[in-house]
Amino acid sequence: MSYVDADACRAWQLLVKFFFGEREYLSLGEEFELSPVQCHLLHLIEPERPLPMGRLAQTLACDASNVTGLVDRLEARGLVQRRQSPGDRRVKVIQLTPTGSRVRTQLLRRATSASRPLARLSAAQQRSLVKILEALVDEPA
Amino acid sequence: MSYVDADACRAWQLLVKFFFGEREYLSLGEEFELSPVQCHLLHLIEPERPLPMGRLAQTLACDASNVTGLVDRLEARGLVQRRQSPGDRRVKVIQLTPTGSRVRTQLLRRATSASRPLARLSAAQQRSLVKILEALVDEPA
DNA sequence: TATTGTTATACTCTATAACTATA
DNA sequence: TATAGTTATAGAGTATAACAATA
Repeated sequence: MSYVDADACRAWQLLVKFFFGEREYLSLGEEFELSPVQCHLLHLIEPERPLPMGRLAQTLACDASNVTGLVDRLEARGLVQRRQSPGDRRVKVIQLTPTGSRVRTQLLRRATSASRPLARLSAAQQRSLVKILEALVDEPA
Repeated sequence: MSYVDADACRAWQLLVKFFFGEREYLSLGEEFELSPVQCHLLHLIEPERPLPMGRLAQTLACDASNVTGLVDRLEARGLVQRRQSPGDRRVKVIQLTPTGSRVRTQLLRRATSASRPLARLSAAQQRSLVKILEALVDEPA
């Protein structure tokens, strides 16, 4: 590890710690009995904006067969629905059910609620963090 | 989502995206055929500083039985070793093998190497990010 | 009795390969 | 032929409960 990487290295370890340690991320969906990936999938589907399964596989960076199982379980619980895409009958789009939409809102609220670290950051720190993360994930506001 | 949470919410979604999307985190251990959790476990054990299994379970925020399996697989690959703790014979401490230590160094280097987003941040941004993350994970420098 | 780690079991997550239906 | 999604299969990650060894 050369000296120039010191901050990047430390940032990396802190990011990993944030996600894996302290149950910060892992416990998020606990009260809804949702796994981390299930939470992420729900986050990806905005209400009124269904997504094709292939797109989900791409964003989740996993195999398509995997998405089948994920959607199976979420659908069985009434949180999402498969629908035929009108344009291409091979494609299935996934949309939130009303229940799924409600759960998604609660999840987002919980992720950033007062008892959680993100909410304990100052407003300036939050803005600063957003800015840096946008550069990080290459997604300009 | 009330207006006061907007930045925290956005930060949260960006953090999730950073980890789950773009294969940023998931692909880290790929060339070593290590899963994300295996990478994390290796990061936790510093060379010359073995850790008790119970401590690993605590930090990984998972059940002890899970650590047994994780260590089994890493040990089978010659990356870590179980050792009896001298003080308490119920306790087993996990230490890196020389190979494990080498792999750990390479992992950390890869996580922050030039081709990766963290290294593309400016020095000021990196320092700022570290500071915020320290507040986030409640770990003062 | 309480604690550390293991074993048995079950379910989810994940990938690869073979398959179906559509394009 | 190529693509979207499913099914079959196998291995890894996860938790709960029962257990052995030690404290």
